[in-house]
Amino acid sequence: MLKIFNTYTRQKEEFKPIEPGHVNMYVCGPTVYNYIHIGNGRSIVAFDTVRRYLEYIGYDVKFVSNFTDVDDKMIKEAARENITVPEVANKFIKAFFEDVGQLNVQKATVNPRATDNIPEIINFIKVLIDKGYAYESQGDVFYRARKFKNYGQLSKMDIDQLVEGASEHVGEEEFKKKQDPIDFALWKKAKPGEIKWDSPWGEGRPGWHIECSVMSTKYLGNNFDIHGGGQDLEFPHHENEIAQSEAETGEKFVNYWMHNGFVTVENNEKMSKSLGNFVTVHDLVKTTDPQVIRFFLSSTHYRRPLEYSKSNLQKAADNLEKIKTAYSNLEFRTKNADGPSDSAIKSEIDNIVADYKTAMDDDFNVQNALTSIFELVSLANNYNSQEQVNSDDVKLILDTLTQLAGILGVKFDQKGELSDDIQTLVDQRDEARANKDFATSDKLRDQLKEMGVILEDTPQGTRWHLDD
RNA sequence: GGCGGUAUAGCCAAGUGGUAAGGCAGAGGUCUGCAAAACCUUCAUCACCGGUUCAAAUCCGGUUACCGCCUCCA
Repeated sequence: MLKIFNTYTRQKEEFKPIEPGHVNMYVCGPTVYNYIHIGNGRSIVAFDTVRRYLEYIGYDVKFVSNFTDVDDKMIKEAARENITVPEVANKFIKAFFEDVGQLNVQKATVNPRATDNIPEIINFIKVLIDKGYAYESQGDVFYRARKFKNYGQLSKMDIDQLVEGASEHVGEEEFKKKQDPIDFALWKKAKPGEIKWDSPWGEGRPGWHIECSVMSTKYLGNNFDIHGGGQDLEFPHHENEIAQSEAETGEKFVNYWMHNGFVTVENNEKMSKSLGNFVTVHDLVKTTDPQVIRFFLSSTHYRRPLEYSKSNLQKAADNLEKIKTAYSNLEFRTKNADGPSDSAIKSEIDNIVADYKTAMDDDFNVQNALTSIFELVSLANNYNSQEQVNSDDVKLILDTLTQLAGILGVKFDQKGELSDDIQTLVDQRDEARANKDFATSDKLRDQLKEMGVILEDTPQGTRWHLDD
């Protein structure tokens, strides 16, 4: 039984989908004015793992994640580069797909863009105005937060405390336009020269929060199962989404709210664009195996903070290496696996898989799931040390490992064939070794190592793998 | 100031009442022509103080430290 920690109730709750066998989920995507950094990557990876696990246990998942492709930062970036806002968006959306592809993230069912949904957004705002939840003020439209009785429920914020806070930060001009400091913008009047769309309130563009309400309900219905995002979106973004959506539809918006923790740098400081202490995925993949980055981002429970550091990245690399080595070492036996089948293997694997599921069912406890994976690694290594192995057993172990680790985004690459030239060197070394000409064989091994091919001698023959 | 989170070995980290999972690193050993890989053994009393209990890392009260949100940010 899957349990999910619901931010709204601050409790782990049994997961019950609205429609049996189906899950509709929405995850807030990036504002595409820059490359994503590994903090963004973490959120994307965390929810990719959630999705993969849901699919693994049999759900058909509809996964929607948006691109915010118009806002102040987009406009600023366009001006800085002297290109248009859509050009900025296209550039970084392209980069986004490249980056998350490297991280082995599955494509969303739909990736809607705010600017492709302007008519829907305008209609949505109209309804809010009609219902008295929003008002126009000098070309802007604001949401009347205090009118929504549950405002603050998700983040457990007290509305009157917010007033104090808000009054200190909201700019003088905006403050004057608002009826209440906690009100937030649904539509922003265009300043001269800015990107704009026609609307009943004049030329302008949508506010940030409204797009997610519009696009999530458009693709997933008024009430859907899971909504995810970083903890920094809890307030005000998700709070505002609830207020907008529930006021518009009159229905409960989201059943389970999930929020991932931050990636931190030294001193547990949050990695963020505004602090400037970030590392982009785009840059990191130049020096670090993308699979290591994925594994690093996957291997801590999604709600916990994750410290980005060289040594933690290296640890992820070591752990991943151990899993992959076990896989490829056992795969090496496939060629000669005509021993008798061992019935104990199946039941041991069943136990490991059951433990793995228990772990993941507990709010996606990947640490315990990893423990199960390492048990499977141990099983693989121990089995591998037997003189004879059975092809069905080997296949079962490899397939199970592929499946369980795959949920965390681990891929086991197919090993190709060595080129003829290199294979000849390997054969020559084998011959030298057979003749106990160790001087020659070691020389050849060193030579191959320089070429990036590592040899290992086993009772079943010479095993090779490529140096990273 | 308000709200929320975290504190377990050198590091990452599981564990919500019965006497500390797992991984990395370290130490010792087995195997190996050597090496690699693997395997075996070994390595903590859980931030601090007080309380409840036969029994607490786990419950209650207090203290300290760090972090986040309240303003754009996954």
